[in-house]
Amino acid sequence: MQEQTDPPGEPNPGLVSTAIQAITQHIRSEGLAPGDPLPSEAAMTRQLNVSRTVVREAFRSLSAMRLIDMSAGRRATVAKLDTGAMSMVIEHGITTQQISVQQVYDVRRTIEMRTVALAALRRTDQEAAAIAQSARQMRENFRNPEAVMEHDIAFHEAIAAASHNPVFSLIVTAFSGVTRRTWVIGWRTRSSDEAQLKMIKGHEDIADAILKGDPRLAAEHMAEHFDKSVKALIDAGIA
Amino acid sequence: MQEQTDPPGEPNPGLVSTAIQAITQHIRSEGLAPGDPLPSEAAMTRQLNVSRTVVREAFRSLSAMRLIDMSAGRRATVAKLDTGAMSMVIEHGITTQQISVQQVYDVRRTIEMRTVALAALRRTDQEAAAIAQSARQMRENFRNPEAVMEHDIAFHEAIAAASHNPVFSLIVTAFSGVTRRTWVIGWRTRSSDEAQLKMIKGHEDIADAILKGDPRLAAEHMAEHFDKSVKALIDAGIA
DNA sequence: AATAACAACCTATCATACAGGTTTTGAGGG
DNA sequence: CCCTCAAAACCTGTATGATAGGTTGTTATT
Repeated sequence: MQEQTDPPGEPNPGLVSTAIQAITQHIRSEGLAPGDPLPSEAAMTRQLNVSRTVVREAFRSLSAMRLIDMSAGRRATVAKLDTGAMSMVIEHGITTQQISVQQVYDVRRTIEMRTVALAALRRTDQEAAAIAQSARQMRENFRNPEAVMEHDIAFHEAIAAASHNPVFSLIVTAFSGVTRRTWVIGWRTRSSDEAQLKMIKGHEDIADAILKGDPRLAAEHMAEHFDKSVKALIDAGIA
Repeated sequence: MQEQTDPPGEPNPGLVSTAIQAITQHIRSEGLAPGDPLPSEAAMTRQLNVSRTVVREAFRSLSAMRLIDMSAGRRATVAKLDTGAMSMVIEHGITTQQISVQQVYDVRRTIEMRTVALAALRRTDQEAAAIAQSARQMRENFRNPEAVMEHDIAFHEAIAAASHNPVFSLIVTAFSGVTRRTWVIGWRTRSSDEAQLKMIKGHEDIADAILKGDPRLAAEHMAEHFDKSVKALIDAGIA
């Protein structure tokens, strides 16, 4: 097998890349939606005239990016929008010191100034309640930093969701991993109960502004929140 | 081989996922920088006590996300920050209709309002020149839409680069693919030469503001540019 | 008609083989 | 002693075949 060469346009992008393109192309041309099944590996093998090894590596790559879902016995399916790949890129940038935590916070500030304003304008009552509840749970679990952090993250993701723009959600969620790695540092610099409660109060102010539907006020509180967070990180010596 | 089971904590996330984690973990723990070599597939095979197939699929997955570089004969190396994976996620969202072009433009507007302001503050003279040159080339190739588009994209990426925050660059570049698919539509709605030249003038205004180091003016021109672009897309019926 | 065993299909993983690249090494010549 | 260059060692890319185990639809039994 494998005598019939592809049209000799490009020299060698590798068979796997070709297969990946073929699969994404298939999704596009068939107009597949999340949940729809893809061809089996065997079918793809025949169609592309390559070994199953190549097809498998292609599927696996798409699965790693969370563009498709795979599981044993079942055919692969088109995946719902997921932040998996983006998170890994950001994490990679951080661990290889190509980007700094502060740079990530700069971007977060830019984006969340917007999501919070949009949330104030577009939130449903249910979304406003979810946001407020995350803030409340931060206060309730006040003695458990781990829990405060998770509710903090959920708070920001809930705001992004209330912006009703999934691209914002995608980006904000992609940054959550970085937050998980640095959050405690910021928390520790707020050494007194008072300072910590003030930070939680900041979240409640944001939630209130969203509930009131006041985008300007919400953005103001968010800006303040980020300025303090960044300051905390800098004080702690995070580059 | 393969009798010695992993500590039976998790049931079965799949050997490949485990391998992927092992590799990223290796990068982290060894403090590898871009260009540094990773262990060979054979070495990884021994270390993880799995077949080469599994290790290969893990490497290939990371390569698809552009976290590592692979090429025949050479060992894989840690990759420089690249937008590959992010682009694919966005594209996937668009083709599966989970996000709309307009939503992407909303995010772009938010981000580029910021990058342009930062560029005005932080740009080097060389960066200002590169931005101005892209604008100039848009005008010079005015009769060739394809060329105008590429210079337009380069213009925005140059501004992101001049913000001196690679995360912004990453995101802006990730959106370029979407731009390539919709740009022409916007261009066509500017039916007269006059309207098209006005759009190019908008870019020159932005470049000037950056050169002058005026972040407020730069952001204003950028906002105007995006408002017109979005309007053009909506006029053309892009949801 | 409900259900349980089964067949067909599919993915997960392993082992092996061979065809090219790339790097290392070492022998021979200057 | 150093340079050169070709063989050797190592590495990735792809193909093939085999087995285990999960999923699903079908059929035979009750």
